[in-house]
Amino acid sequence: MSHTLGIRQAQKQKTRRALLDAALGLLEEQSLSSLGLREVTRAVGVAPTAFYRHFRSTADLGVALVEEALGSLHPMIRTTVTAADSSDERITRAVELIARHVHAYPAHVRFIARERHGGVQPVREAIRGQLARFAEEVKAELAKDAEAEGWSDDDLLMLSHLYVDQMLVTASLFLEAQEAAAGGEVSAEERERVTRLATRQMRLISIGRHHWLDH
Amino acid sequence: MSHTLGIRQAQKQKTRRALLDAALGLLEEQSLSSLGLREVTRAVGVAPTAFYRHFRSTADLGVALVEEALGSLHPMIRTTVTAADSSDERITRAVELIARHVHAYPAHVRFIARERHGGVQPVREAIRGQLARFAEEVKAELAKDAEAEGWSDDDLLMLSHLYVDQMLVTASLFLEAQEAAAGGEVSAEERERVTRLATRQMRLISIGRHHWLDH
DNA sequence: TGTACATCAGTGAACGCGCGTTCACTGATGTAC
DNA sequence: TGTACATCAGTGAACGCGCGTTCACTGATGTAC
Repeated sequence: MSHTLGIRQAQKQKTRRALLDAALGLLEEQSLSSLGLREVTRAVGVAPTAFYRHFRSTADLGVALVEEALGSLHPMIRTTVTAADSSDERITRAVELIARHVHAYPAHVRFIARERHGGVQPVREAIRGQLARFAEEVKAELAKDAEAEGWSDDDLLMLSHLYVDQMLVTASLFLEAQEAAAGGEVSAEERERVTRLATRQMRLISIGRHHWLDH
Repeated sequence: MSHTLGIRQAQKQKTRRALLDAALGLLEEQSLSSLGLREVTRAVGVAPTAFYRHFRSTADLGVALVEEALGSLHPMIRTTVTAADSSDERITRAVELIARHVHAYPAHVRFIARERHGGVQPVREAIRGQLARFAEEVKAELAKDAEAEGWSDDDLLMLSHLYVDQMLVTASLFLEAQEAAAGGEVSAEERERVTRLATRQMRLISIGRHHWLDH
């Protein structure tokens, strides 16, 4: 049974949500380091000073966005890597999952890609932390696989990072394809092209994994 | 015999260089989308209006920086991939080359990593264009290799993009290691750790490449 | 070589504007009795 | 249930400041003769 918030708390949460959503929208066309507090409050329709009731600064808001964008992704990552079926099916499913995620949350994906190496240190660090967690989780899943026999912890983590980075590259590709199709729907051919490219890259990495211990 | 510029042209080039260098310095701690024209001219010591004699806007300056940071890299990329010796030696040398490049031009590398997905569209596109050129060049080099026999053009380009993306990931890793060692020298262990990680990732990809046609 | 005019990189004042932050406030919600 | 007081999310005026851009300018450099 979930705790019901009082009216005051509920309203505060609503404003906070509106600030986060407005910021995410504004960040589609600029970086966090140029996002203004007044811009955000104007978009929401509250006084500039109301911002301080929720965040110390736009950097602080950025860190909250990182948690939102990546924090909820852990279960998905976990189940994607796990999957007991064949390697090729697993890859196909993973790529489709990424495509669907980018389609459902383009602003989140863009935000992470943009701020991963962006100009705001606390946000960069929050992203780095979350990605490191992803890599650890992927590693834990890989370790369960029979194929992991004979692999050192170090090598498993190396492979996990490769997979995580590749997921981000793939997400960026899908995002670019979506953006290029400005206004209209993403062309089916373009989407298919990216899917095929990403799938083959993942497959090549998996083949490298299969033969890793041979040399 | 190179054409000698007049005094006026030479002075103009000098100011332009100073603007580019000052901007690159300022961009170590912020994104291009928040870089101010007055900030740059202040750092150089010229009037704000002098900026317009060289660039239309900071975005325009950013595009010039992209050309500087990536334009001169083509010969290096080409020779790195070419190399006739064993695959392992080639990888070792490539990783070392990246490490040296990041050490020599950290600001350039940071700029590219930051603005590749940054908030300034023309700059993003300039970077994308240069990286696409890199991928085409890598593909051309790979095609010369005996191992490329039986590979489709499409698959070669897929692999090239994988290599180019991996180079950027590696460069970012070295940059982070350098930044973490704020002030002092990069610890030899940390540098070695990144080198080993990047080398093994490249090796795994190369192993995947060796066995690509088997499946 | 010398002169008269053209070019143009850099200047400095001025503009209107939006920024982040402060402060005392208001009035609805929450709490104690 | 009703009352009296406390809390606190959001307000609105005010501040000093730096921004990008315009404009007419200056004076060294370049060019034509």
